Amino acid sequence: MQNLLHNLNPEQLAAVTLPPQNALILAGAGSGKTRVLTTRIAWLIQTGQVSPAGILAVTFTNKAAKEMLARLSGMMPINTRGMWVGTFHGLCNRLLRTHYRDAALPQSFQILDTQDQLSMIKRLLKANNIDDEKFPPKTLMYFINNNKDQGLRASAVEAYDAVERKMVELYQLYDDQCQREGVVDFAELLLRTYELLARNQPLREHYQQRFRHILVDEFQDTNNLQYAWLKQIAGHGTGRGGALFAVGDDDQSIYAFRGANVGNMSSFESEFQVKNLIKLEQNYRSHGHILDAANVLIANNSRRLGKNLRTDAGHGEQVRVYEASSDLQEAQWIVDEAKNLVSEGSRRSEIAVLYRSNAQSRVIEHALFSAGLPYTVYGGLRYFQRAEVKHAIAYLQLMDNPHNDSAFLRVVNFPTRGIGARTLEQLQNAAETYGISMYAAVPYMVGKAGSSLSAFVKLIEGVRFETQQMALPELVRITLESSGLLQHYANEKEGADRVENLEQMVSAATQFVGEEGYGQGAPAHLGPPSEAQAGAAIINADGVEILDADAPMATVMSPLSAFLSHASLEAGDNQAQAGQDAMQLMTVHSAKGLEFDNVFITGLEEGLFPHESSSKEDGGVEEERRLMYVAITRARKRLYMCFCQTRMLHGQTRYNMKSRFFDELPEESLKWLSPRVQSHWFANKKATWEDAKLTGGSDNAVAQRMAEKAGTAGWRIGESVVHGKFGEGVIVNIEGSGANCRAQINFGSAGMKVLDLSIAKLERLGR
DNA sequence: TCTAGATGGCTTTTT
DNA sequence: GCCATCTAGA
Repeated sequence: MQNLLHNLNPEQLAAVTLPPQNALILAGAGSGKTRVLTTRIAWLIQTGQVSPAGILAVTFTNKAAKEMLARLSGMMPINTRGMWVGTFHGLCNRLLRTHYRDAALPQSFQILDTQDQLSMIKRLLKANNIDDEKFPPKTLMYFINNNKDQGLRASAVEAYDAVERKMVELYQLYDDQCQREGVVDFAELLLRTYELLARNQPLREHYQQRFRHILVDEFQDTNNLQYAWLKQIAGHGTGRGGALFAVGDDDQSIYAFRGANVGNMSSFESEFQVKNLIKLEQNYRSHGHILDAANVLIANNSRRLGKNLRTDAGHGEQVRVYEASSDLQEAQWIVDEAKNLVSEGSRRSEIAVLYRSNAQSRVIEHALFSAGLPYTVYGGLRYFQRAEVKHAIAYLQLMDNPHNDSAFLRVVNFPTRGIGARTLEQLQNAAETYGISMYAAVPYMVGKAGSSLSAFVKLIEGVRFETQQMALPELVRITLESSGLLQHYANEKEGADRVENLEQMVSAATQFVGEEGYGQGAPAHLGPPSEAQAGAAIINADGVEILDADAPMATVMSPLSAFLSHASLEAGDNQAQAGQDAMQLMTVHSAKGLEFDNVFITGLEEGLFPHESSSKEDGGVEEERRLMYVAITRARKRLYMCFCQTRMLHGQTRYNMKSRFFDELPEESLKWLSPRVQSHWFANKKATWEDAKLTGGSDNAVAQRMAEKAGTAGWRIGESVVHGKFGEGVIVNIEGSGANCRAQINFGSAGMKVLDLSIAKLERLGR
C-alpha cells in the first residue's frame, strides 16, 4: 500500500483515495493521468473496497486498454481476472455476444468496419435505384452514424425536407439489411447494447449492481451515446448505481468532428452532482518555456473548465521558430535540425515531426529519405485493412456466417470464377424478392450463372466441412489455400508482399488463440457452450435467471467468431519497422497521448493550421487551438515550430500567412531563427538567404532592388504586408506594372483583396 | 475480364 | 499532385 501511493503528489493522492463517489478529474497533459487511473483501481481493490469483478474501466483505444491492464498487473499481486477493462466497442461486443438472443442478433453476428459499411451502403443505393450523385454514399454513412451516435433510430429522426426524409428512409432500409445479414456497424454495437439494457430491466440492474466503480479515460472524447451508456450502466438516477470516476482534459478535446462532446464534462458535473473535482496541474513532462507557450495559447479559448500547467523542471530552452520560403525548404530545415539533434546525442525515435494533415508528410519524407535519415510514418493502412487480408477475412466470415452479403460479394468472384456483374445483379434481385441473403438465394439461380454460383457455395461448404475439427490457425491456412487466394497472389508479379501478409494471418491466428485462452487445439468452429455453461448463472431478485457476460470470451463465442471480431475491432498495428531507431512522423491527432524529447510542429500557416475548414464551423478555431495545445505539450525538452511562404497544395502553389497562433504565444518563450523578409521570389531566383547577404547591402534592400527591376513598385509575391484596415496579409499575386500595378493579397480572416499598389497604404512587415 | 485513361476529391480518426 | 474509383474499349 505504502508502495502504491508513494511518490504521488498531493492532488494525485487525493484523486486516488477519493471516497466511492462520482468524481471528475481534470488531468492536464503530462500530469500522470493513467497513473492516477490505475493506482485508483489498485487502491480500491487492495483496501478491500471492491472486488476486481466490481470494476469497469473504459477507454477509447485498444492501446490504452492494454496499457492500463499492463500497468495494473505490474502493480498488483492479485490477477486482473473478473475486472472489465476495455474499449466501449469491445465491452459492448462482449455483452452482445453473451446476450445475443435478448439483443435479437444471431450468435455469430459480424462487425462491419468503415469500409464494409460504405460498400454496404453503396449496394443499398444501387438496389433501390437511388442516384448516388444526389445521395453520396459517404454523406448517407455520416448521416446514419451521426444519428446512431445520438441514440436515434430512423423512426426517431426528424426530417424537415424531402432529401432528409429520403435519408431517413434509407437509414431504415440500411438497418433492415444489416439485421437480415446478421451484421452490425461500430455505432450499432453501442446503440444495440444501450437498447438491450434499456429494455431489459433484470439485465440492467444486474450490471448496475455489479459495477461498483466505473472508470473512464479520456472522458472529453465521449459522444452523446457513450455518455448515455455510461449513465445507464452507472445507474444514474436509480440511487443504487456505482460510482463514476471520469478522467479527462477539456483542453485536449480534438474529436468534435467525430461526435465527441466536451459538454459531457460539465453535464456530468451537474447531472451526477459531482462534489469531487480535482485538477491535476503539475506537469512532469515539459520544460518551462514549452509549458508557458501551451498555457498562454490555450488561454485564448473561452468556455474552458480552467486549468494551468506548472512544472518544476525550469525554463529550459526557448521554442525555436523558423520561416521557410517553401515547403521544400521547410523540409530541408527539419532534416538539418534533426541531424544536429542526432549529433548532439538524441535518439532518432525521440524526434517527432507533427503536421496537421497527412498530405504534408510527403515532402518531409522525401527530404528525410534523401538525407538517409530513417523514419516511420504513422497512419498508413492497418494490417487487417489490407485488401488481401480483407479478402481472406471475407472467406472466414462466410464460414462463420454465410449470410454476410458484404463478405459474399467481396470474394464470390475473387479470384475470378467467371461470375460477372450481370449474374450478381440477378442474384441480388432474387435475394431481394425472397428477403434472404445472396448466399441463400443461390439455389434459385438457373443456367450457367446458377452452376458457377453453386460451385462457389460448394467451395465454402466444402472448406467448412473439411475444417470442422480443426483449430483456428489450421482453418485459416486451409482457407487461404482452398480459396485460391495464395495461388492468385503467388502468380502476380508484385504479389510477394501480399503472399507474405496472407501467411502472416496464420501466425496472427496462432497468437490470438494463445492470448485469448482458447486451447491451441480447440476446434475453431465449435459453437460456444450452452448458456448454462457459460459464466455463472445469476438469479436476480425477481427470480429471473441472468447470465453474466463475465466468462472469458472463449466460453461466449467460437474461436473463429472471436478472431473475426478481433480483426474488426482491432485493425492491427500500422507501425512499420518498430525495431529501428527512426524519426517519428505523424499528424497532431495521432500524437495525442505520446511524448518526445524533441518535437517539430510544421506547416503553421493560416488555412492549414488552423485549417481553413475549421473557420466555417462553430467553435472550429477553438478546436484547432486545442489541437495546437496538444501538439506543443508533446515536447519534453525542445520544441520547434515552422511555416513557409509557399506551399504546394492540391497541385497548386499557395501563399499562406503565418498561423495566427504565433500571435497568441508568449514572445519571450520564442526564439525566431529566421528574419521575416526572405521571399519565395528569391528562392525562385535560386538566391538563398546566404546569397543575399553576400551580394551586399541589407537583405531587404537587395530584395527591393530586384523587385523594382520587375516593375512591381517594390513589392514582391510572397511578401508579408500590413494594411491599416485589413491587418496583416501576404501578397499572393501581382498584376501589371508601374502605375497600373495591382496586388492580390490574402489578409487571412479579412479575406482576399485586390489592391492598387499605387494607392493602397501598405507597410512591409519586418522583424 | 482486364486494363488504361478519365474523373473527382481533398482535414483530422478510432472502433 | 496524388490517390482511389469509375468507365470505356480491346
